[in-house]
Amino acid sequence: MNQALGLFKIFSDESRLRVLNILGRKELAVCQIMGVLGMSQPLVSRNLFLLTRAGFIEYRREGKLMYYRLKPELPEKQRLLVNVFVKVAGAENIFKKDMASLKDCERFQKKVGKCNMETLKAFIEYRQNKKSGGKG
Amino acid sequence: MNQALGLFKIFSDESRLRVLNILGRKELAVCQIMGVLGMSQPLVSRNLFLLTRAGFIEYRREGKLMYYRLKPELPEKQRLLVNVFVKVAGAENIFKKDMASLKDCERFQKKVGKCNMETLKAFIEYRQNKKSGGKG
DNA sequence: TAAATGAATTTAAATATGTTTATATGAATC
DNA sequence: GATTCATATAAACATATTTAAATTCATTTA
Repeated sequence: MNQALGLFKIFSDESRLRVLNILGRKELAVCQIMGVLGMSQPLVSRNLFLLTRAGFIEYRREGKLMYYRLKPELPEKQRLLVNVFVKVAGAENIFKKDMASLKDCERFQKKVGKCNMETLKAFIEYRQNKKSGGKG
Repeated sequence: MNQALGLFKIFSDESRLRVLNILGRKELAVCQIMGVLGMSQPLVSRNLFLLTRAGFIEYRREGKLMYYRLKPELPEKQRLLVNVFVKVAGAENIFKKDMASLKDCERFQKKVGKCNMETLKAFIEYRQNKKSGGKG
């Protein structure tokens, strides 16, 4: 498979686009991504792997957590594609919603003072309650 | 499915990219596309349909032939994506080869003076002989 | 070093997509 | 108007991709 096709394929899946979208805003640990996007851990891990292999993101370990972020110095082709992604998809609802969830999640974590699986699970529950019962 | 994802999916298939690539150079009839790319008729038609539906190309009928071309006035998002495609994939071998085939096909048709299925079939044979027997 | 935690990987199932084969449509020609 | 030619569409098939579940791996901490 040629490189260009491989790069385009990266963008042809919604889960991956959502991961890329929130990583565009800030560095995040796997468990945070799970929490914000409501995705299973293997799904998040797989998409992170594909995004890494394709040259869009990088990671570092901090204790038990793996933090991922957009590469600050993206290769030319990747940079062009990310720019187009922002322009073409940036305004769409699902991505805006995820951004809002990300902010929610940050606030929640700040309040709790932790970033671990337990906290994230609590956040997911908290969010579900908000949805079904709360007023926003 | 959101629009952006739909547009990216258009670019996630090699057959479609190849069709788009040669249409970027000039207007072509279905049978010409078949000849140049060596694809089956239903496959070409299907990809033309998808590219049309996604807003990248348009068509007109001329007698029995259907001519397709890049929309001269592409919608903004489509335009951005086509630009990126050119920058990201333009230099890759398969697309350059197809461009060369397109020129071959044009020369062949000019010599024969016709653009119909028979001519195109002859071109395909001619090209196969060139491949197996000729010296380039 | 054993237990616990977070993440990666493997596997298998479900789903989606691409491709071919067969058939239908629509225009031109006889 | 029957036939032929170019293209479109439908159905069937093959392949690839996504996804969740289970497992494994690596690191930390007790």
